[in-house]
Amino acid sequence: MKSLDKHRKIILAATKVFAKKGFFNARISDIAKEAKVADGTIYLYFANKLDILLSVFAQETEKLIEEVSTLLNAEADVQKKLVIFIRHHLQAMRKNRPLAEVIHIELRHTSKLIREYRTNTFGEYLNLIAAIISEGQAQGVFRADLDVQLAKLTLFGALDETSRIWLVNSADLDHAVSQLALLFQNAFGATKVQ
Amino acid sequence: MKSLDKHRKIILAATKVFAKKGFFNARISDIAKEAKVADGTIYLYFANKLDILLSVFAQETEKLIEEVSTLLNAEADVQKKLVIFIRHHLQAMRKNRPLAEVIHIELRHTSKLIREYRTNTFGEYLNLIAAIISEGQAQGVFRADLDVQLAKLTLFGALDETSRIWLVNSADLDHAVSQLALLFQNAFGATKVQ
DNA sequence: CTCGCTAAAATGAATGCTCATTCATTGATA
DNA sequence: TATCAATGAATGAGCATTCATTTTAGCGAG
Repeated sequence: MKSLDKHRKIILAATKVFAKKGFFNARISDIAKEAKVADGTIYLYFANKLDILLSVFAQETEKLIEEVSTLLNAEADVQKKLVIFIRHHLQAMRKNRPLAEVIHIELRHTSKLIREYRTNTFGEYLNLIAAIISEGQAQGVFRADLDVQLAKLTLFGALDETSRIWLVNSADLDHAVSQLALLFQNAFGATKVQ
Repeated sequence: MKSLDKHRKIILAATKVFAKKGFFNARISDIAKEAKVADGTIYLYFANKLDILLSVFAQETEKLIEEVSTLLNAEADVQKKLVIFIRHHLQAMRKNRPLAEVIHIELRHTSKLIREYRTNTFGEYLNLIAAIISEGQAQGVFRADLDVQLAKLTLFGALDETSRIWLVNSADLDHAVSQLALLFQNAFGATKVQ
């Protein structure tokens, strides 16, 4: 039987290889080698090269959503939720550099394709941010005149750029979290944080 | 004589083609066709495909730097400088969508290469932001406890993500500028903006 | 002004290499 | 023994780059 295990092994290998070489420079044979299977075997589990990339995303993004949702649901304070999201994203990108590279690079490159192919799991992830902001507004903790969609993009962009630079130049996570938290609590907040 | 004009024509064509298809999916023959020259002609002006991409960047980034520097130098108020940078970046990305796509997509893909190849013109562009923040701190307008490097990335990330989404879904520029200005004035500012 | 000559620029078909994908064969399992 | 997974060599399409040939431009002599 086609094993789930092998499916996962290929995804894991692909994540590594895509991160290292980028989608277009990655060879199927590289992935096969990394996964310790034959080239042809990959085509028993995936339709083609792009399908592998999309599977890597879908799976990893779902994991991100699950993890951070759990953390967010366990917290009532909306300011703290903001910090939790920031920390979790940066931490996840740092913990899984290959994934981070794939998100940074390939999310861009293939976002059009992804948009067309499947319902956009990544959009769901971004909407977790929107939910936090809306909740804060409802409670009067965040300013009412924020455009939630723009604010959401702003925060994600900031996190993404910050984590992108880290891939080159590893820095202090806690420092970054507290700086970003400070910035966005003041950016979003109805009152000033010192 | 090899004409400067033709050099520019090829860069212009390449910008369009890269934007539409991405670096790896762009064919030299596509660029040649768009520029109305023969495939071989391109190799009289550029060493290879990557060299074309790098030239596109270098040229366009320099233009960005020049334009915004002029605007910034004409303004004394540091809060207004912040707004000027925000507006100019978004405006530039909107005005020149092909360039914007190239920056969004290819900056990521090839940033490693770029870092190695030439002195990083793009870093210079980012440092314009850093300069604004530092100036604001020196004047007591921005909080002294900001990490300038992180703040710089945060703002650029926000701008980049915002403009990226626009490529798909065109929205109101002034609205975005005022929202981002509000967010970052409060994020950076020593006192709250209402 | 115009012909001949030269050198540089432009051309685009041909080359040759790089892979994604396929599929005939082999191996494993029950 | 039958079925299904796995293999990896072979295929063939795609495309960056080259280069033999053609075109253009500049210039001096008649």
